[in-house]
Amino acid sequence: MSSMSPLVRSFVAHFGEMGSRWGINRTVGQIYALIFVSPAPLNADDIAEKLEFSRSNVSMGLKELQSWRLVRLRHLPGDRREYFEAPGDAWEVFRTLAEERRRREIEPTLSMLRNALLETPTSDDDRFAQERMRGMHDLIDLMMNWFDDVQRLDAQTLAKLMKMGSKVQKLLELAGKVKSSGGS
Amino acid sequence: MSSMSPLVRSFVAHFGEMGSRWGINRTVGQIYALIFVSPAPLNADDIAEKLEFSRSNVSMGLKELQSWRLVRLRHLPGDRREYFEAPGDAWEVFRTLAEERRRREIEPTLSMLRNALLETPTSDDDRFAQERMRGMHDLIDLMMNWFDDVQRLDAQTLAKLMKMGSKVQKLLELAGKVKSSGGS
DNA sequence: CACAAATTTCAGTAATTCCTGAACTTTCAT
DNA sequence: ATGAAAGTTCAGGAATTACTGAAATTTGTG
Repeated sequence: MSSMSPLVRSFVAHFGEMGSRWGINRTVGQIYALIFVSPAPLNADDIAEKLEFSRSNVSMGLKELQSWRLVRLRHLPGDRREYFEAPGDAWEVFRTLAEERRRREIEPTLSMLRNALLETPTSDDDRFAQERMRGMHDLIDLMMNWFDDVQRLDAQTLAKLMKMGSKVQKLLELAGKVKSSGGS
Repeated sequence: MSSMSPLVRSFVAHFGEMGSRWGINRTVGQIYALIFVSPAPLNADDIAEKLEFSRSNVSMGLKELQSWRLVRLRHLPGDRREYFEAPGDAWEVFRTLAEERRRREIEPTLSMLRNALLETPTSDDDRFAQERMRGMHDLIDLMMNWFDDVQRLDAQTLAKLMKMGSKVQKLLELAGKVKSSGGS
């Protein structure tokens, strides 16, 4: 801990806090933050020392981060310890996180909703409940399909699209016009 | 609990589980789920009875849900108890959730990052760390601006856009051509 | 205003989650 | 093959978070 600069320390601390608001726990958040801002891969002892966690806690945290694919295992030549680094491209990190959350949270929810929608409701209350669930299911489904599509776009197009923001509306109107007047 | 149909019971249970993966706790998740699928507003006693939670736990849960704006207080004529209902439009729920998460998680993170970026780095390691933070800051910032813009679109345009999915790419190319060949 | 119903607060306990050290397993250099 | 270094597992204690019942407060009505 003493070997971290104030800059890194505050970043790490913030991710600790945030981690616990989110499913991930405080120490895992801190471990990730530390790896993320480190210029060179770190091994478990480096991390345990810098963050003053027990070696076993670090081991568990790294397992968790690997399961989220937020951290990557590397071997340095002439050193048999395991080193860890985090992908630095924020877009990639975001995508990974989105994929994992989808797998762990969205898919089970969709599947529960689909099952519920297959049931034949036996009361007005159940009929109502099913309609609410349908609304939720359809929105999630739409958003996931959209997300699949968007993920296929290259970063450049995506960035362009995002920078356009609400101007897409104009573009859509324009497209409508072009189409109806015979453009391909 | 016995007064919930199997359909509702499984929905409520699922939200309990999910709630705990996410920052929200199990009981709060269940309370929300129950209100969400109920055709009529519920009062705290209804909820306590159906979910078999203590009255005080329900009171706290409702406070939390109100702070997230996921649940709305209503008064029924001739009854002085407080009744709660949940907006049924899934889009609206999504937007509310996004706004609250932004306020609670994203903004503090952005502000921490901005502070960090104002510091003058005193070592190569800090310089590196700052670059990583800049990447993260810029992505979050871009996404938030985009989100602001998109929120301004009407639901119809938004739905159109999402259904188009990756076809926007084509549209963008097209727009590029139109522009460069003198279109408005 | 008084009182009863409704709601909230809160201190204490229950439950859960986190973290550690010690024991165990694996890996690899000799 | 052996042993030492690296990594993992896990039982139990520490810390945190959740939940309850009782007491206090607020609200609305006669």
